[in-house]
Amino acid sequence: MSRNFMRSSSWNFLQLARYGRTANHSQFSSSNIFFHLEEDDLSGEDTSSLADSQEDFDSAILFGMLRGNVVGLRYYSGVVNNNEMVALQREPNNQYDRNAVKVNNVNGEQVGHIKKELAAALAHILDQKMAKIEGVVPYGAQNAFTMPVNLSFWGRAENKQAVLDHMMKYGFRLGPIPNSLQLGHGSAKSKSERAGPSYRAPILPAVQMTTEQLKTEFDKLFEDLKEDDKTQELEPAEGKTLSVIALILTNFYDGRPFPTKKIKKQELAESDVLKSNMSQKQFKAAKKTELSTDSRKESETLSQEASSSRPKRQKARKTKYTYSSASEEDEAWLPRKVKAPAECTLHDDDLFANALFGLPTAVRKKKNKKGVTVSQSISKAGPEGQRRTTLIICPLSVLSNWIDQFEQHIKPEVHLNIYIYYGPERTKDPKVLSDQDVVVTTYSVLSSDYGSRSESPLHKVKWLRVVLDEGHTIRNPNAQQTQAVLSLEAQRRWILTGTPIQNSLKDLWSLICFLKLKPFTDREWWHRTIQRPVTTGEDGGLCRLQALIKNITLRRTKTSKIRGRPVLDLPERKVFIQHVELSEEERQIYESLKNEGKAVISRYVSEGTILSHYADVLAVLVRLRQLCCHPFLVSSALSSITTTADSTPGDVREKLVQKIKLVLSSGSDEECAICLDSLNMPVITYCAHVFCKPCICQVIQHEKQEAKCPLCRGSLRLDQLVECPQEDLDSSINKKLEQNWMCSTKINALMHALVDQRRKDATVKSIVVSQFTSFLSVIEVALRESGFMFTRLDGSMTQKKRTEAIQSFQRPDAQSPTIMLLSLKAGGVGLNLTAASRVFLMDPAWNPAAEEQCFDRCHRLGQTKKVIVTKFVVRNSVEENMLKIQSKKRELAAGAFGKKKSSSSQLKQARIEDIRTLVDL
DNA sequence: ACCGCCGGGTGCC
DNA sequence: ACCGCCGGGTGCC
Repeated sequence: MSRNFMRSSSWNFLQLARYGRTANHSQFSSSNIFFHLEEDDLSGEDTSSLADSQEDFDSAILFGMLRGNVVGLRYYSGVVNNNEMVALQREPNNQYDRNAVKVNNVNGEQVGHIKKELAAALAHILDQKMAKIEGVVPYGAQNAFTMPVNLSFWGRAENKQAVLDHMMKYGFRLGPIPNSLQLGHGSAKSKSERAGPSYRAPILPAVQMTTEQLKTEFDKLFEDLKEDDKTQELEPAEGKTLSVIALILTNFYDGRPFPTKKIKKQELAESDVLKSNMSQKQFKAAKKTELSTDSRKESETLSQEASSSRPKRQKARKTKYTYSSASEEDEAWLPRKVKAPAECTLHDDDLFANALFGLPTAVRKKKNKKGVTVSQSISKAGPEGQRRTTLIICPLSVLSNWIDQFEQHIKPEVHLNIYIYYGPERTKDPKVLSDQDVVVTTYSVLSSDYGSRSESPLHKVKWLRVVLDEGHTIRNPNAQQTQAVLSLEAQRRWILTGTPIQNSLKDLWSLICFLKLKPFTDREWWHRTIQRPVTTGEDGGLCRLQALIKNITLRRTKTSKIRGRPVLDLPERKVFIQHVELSEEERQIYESLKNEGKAVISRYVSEGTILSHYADVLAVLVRLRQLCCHPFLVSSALSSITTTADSTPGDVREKLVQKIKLVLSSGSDEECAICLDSLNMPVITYCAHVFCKPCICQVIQHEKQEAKCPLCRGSLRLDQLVECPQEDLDSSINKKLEQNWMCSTKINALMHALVDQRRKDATVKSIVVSQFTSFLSVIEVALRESGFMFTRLDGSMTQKKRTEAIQSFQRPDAQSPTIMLLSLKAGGVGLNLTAASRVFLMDPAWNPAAEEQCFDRCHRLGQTKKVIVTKFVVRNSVEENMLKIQSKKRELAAGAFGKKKSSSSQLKQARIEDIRTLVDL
């Protein structure tokens, strides 16, 4: 194999990485061909003015090498890894030393300076372009103050002597790099007279690839995945449908590397923890900025390392990999491989998937057509003593669905032993579990078992499969629940979820970590190949992501088919938007409130303080939205929007209480800006921002006296946090209702539809959804007046009451209520309300996905009727504007997970734009 | 920086 | 003592 020491044409692609690579045409076995390549940092911008022509590189020879030092590391944030290249840049205008030579990392961020004595010698050479100098940090990349750097001098042969002489004058002798500095045991000397850094020779003959070649390699990796996709028997979801029933992320290969090409970590990333190179001040400033940006998310790690002693600076790690071709063995594990011989046509997992998620017909069909019974495949998963049991973990709310699913649909088809691992009576004997075909449990049971792992049978069984239902519940990598899940021993891992990505790609990464999908479980690899390209909108990034997703998911949408047959034959679902006009009286109140709010908001906008008055803005919006529903909803306690500066502490506190109530009752599904998850024990700060209590307390503890609000940098104090009092938010409503009930445009529209429906077909059941539970209370009155039987489900109800409500609604008998009042938030995943075939969405939600999810409570497996959804929207109101924002969000979601994840400032701007849209500014 | 270097304090054992 | 030695302050260019 000839060596090709092509050098990268770009000066800035300095990072050295070592790759072994597949050469499937080769007569060599897959593992013994390695390519040495210079890796292009995928996000690196070529900002260097030193970019050279190819010609320069071709004629360049190595003059010699020199060990120098990079100093002043503590003053700069640029990080570098061992064996990574650095760039030298003259800094003639440095006020301390006109000979200064800056050292930059692969991203062009300054790492430090060349120590001044050496810089004095180098300055002339660089200025006169007598030689090109490349640096590689051989070790000590983590050092806090100085680090070594191996410099190699390159240039035209005729300049060699002048350079050597010049360096000699300053007391530096160029030479070959000492043996001790070499990595590996390559033939450095033989190569040293040709172009290309020679001191990084890998174990085997190396070919250096250009950055272009590398990129091609990356793309190939993913293209191959795409090809696998063609063998998929499930048609990939066409278009961007929101009607995903189950997105199944699967791991078919036992935690082995992704099989197309085996990718093996060659060097483990060292710990991410490092010493501070920043002053405390800098660090605090940086941390504050981080809080609301993506970088914060990135700093979280699954392993929780360093979470207690938070590193002062996150070091971007570059990790080296080798990968070799998929071996024959791996071929067998290719996902969705269905080209196997007839007698074992179907992958065990296919059968399992169909047994679990397909319709019984699909199972039966397979059985008939292929002559393979599901029971054989599932329960006789292997020889005696081998793993055979599948563990299903789900939220409590869907536990009963699983039981139903097995009892009604699967058991009649196949014989399966099923054990529900739940409740105080659950077995302690792992043998009992491992004798089952399927064990079903909940996240909470698992999590509580995890507390005493050594006792837990769940943690003793070696599972064949672990299936996570509603798998996005593990998206917080630090939650005990997640840890508990990750601690399970499993050969294959499945994740069922309708929403694999809720906040960011990070969510997906959590899932991929569970699947042990190498190499993407490595944070750095994931980040480099997927997250960064996608978030920066880099070409090809999305394609890779999509290729990856396609290849690890089985998508079953309402249109998915297995061999031409629909997986799920759901009845039609239609969504109508019914516009309504406010009555003159309502309109009057609305307009005056709107003008008042507009005035306040436009003042904030012009002052540029809108985001620090977010709660006020929200208050305006919520009140307008409430007015669209019913004037009673607008709490009289909130009559004044503006916060006056000279109010007494008690006043301020009262206002904050009002604000937090607003945020919580607004249904805006506010997220905590710290954990980026939905609010848990919400508290409001004095600057009126709402966070999870644990989150903000942590911030305060960490920052001590200097704690600042992550959103507006207002000062924070523990004793100034206001919690939401647990009093009944509806009490004022109830009073009003008792005193003098009145209708509203929307209630009128709803009641008209309901009465009309009852007249046509009294057996049809409806769900009435609102984000405002108080609105549900008002509707109750109207329902009673017209003699409707109804039940109610909202977040304030205990689990017991919820189950009661659901069960009574699902009952088919005549006494069963025909209407379910549902608060949007309570209508989360798993809730099964298939008794209803009509949905009335009383007010638009911020998040269209939340609406969709709600509709799917009745439009799901078990629904026999056509489902009609009616969304009420008040014309010329904040609601119409919300629809605009919704469609914007939908577009974003359709563009696959919102590329260009945008900076925090962009996000802020977007939020401001949203607000302006909403109030017609 | 668990260094080197600087410069002030100090001075038998 | 125009030294040595000690120990604190300090730290890129």
